[in-house]
Amino acid sequence: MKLNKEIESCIMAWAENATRWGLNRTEAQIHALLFLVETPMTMEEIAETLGVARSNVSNSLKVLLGWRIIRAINVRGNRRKQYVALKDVWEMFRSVVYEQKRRNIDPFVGMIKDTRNKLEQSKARDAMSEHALRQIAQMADFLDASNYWFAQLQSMATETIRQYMKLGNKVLKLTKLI
Amino acid sequence: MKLNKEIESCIMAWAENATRWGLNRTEAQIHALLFLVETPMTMEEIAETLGVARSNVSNSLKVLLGWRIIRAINVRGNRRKQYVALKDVWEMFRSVVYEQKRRNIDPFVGMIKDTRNKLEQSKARDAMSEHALRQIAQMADFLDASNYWFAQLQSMATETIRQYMKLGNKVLKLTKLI
DNA sequence: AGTAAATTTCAGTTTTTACAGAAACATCCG
DNA sequence: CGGATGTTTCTGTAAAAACTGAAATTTACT
Repeated sequence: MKLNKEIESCIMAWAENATRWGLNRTEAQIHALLFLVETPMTMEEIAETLGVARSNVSNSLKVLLGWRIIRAINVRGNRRKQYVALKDVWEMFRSVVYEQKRRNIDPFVGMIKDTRNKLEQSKARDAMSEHALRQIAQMADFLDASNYWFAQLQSMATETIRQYMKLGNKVLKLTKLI
Repeated sequence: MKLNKEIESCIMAWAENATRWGLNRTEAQIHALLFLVETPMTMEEIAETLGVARSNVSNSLKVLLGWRIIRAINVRGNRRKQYVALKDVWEMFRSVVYEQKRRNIDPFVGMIKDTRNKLEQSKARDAMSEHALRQIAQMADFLDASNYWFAQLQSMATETIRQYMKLGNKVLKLTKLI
């Protein structure tokens, strides 16, 4: 697919930024491309447009599917799958948060809980263990709060999230009204 | 510093998880150590406790200072600096969010704004550019909302943030009351 | 089932990142 | 001003990640 210059340079700039979000260069480029372009694209079109190997595109698409920010479309009477990005940034946001929680928070919570148990059951009742336990407990509480928040976010409609984000400090006054 | 077995294994497990948060192994280990331990530690103590090179500790401390999740203490009459971690997870959370915004969101916003301008001023009024522009504009709006949210978060007291996170879906009912 | 197209997996190469140890630099004491 | 202690920077090496091109596998149509 022939891209005009502005879009091409946007994709490159986007990709450079997105590497900081845990995607590698190719993954980020593909996502930017699919997000900006209107029509679904096949793997081959993507590879050709970006000038990277098919195998690279294949693996990258799998990663992006894993993040739930692109979708595959099966066209009847055509073996080639087509790919589209989620076009709504708020939906995208929800997907990314969901996956971040699943991959990064959940295992961390597990580890923290285990450690807490081990420390609580340990015979060693020295100052160091006591302090570590307090710290771990604090972290566990924080993670509980975060998990509750994540769950809420998943169930909230886009418009609600938007209002929620605008709310900020006003929450103080509001909670008094409940 | 001699650590007991539970704490040592916790540090290692913690570090393994924290690499997913953008710290490398050593940085994550140092942070876990300082977070769990009560007393401030010198660079040398840290290096020795974790069994890594001083140079490595030096660089890692700089990174952690950059994230504002540890602090250096100058002890009078002693050349050696000591290091402590932020002990309150909510404060830590604020720091990390602040730095994430500064490093990742802000440059991204700049790039998106530039691209938006370029696309709007471009002569090419084809379907592709139109669609890309809509997508970019959408992203720009989203980033505006996020930035507002970040700013709010920085100004909120810990207890307020906690309430805010618990609020979730109830925001719908509440905003009607404003 | 046969087969051509589409996709994935694999092996090897390049690039990037993490780290150790040494050298250079800075600081504070007498 | 030495000189000892403490810290950072630099250089080389090891480890990890990204990527290509080819081979193997899957898919869906005849």
